[in-house]
Amino acid sequence: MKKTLIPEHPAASNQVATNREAIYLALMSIPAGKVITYGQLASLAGLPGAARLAGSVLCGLPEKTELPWHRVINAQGKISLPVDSASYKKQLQRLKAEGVEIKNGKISLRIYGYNN
DNA sequence: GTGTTGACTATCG
DNA sequence: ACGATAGCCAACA
Repeated sequence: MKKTLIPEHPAASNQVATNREAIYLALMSIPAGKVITYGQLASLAGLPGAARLAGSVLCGLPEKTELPWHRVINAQGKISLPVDSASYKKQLQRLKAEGVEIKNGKISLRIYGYNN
């Protein structure tokens, strides 16, 4: 039973239309200067194991979104985007601006990782 | 309802 | 440390 729920109908029920919305909420809870992996983000959204879902959601975000999508990186501590893409550079610079140190394109999850 | 796809992750060589 | 493989979940056609 798939039957995609109506995307525009959040006020009528406390339940999110799709899990994609849960990702948005989880993303908003990430403080500046910290980073989170896709897996943790999904878990935080109540979708353990759906790391790919988190990625798909961020991929669909508009460029002018307010969400701090740049704080999301992969488990390897790296930006999961093609290095030559504009989004990659943008994410890299935003992270630096928030005080996140990036060594050789890698971020220390041990230090900047968001746990909660 | 079935099959394909993806800003992923853990394991193995 | 790095590349290849298999496993996973949800959205979309």
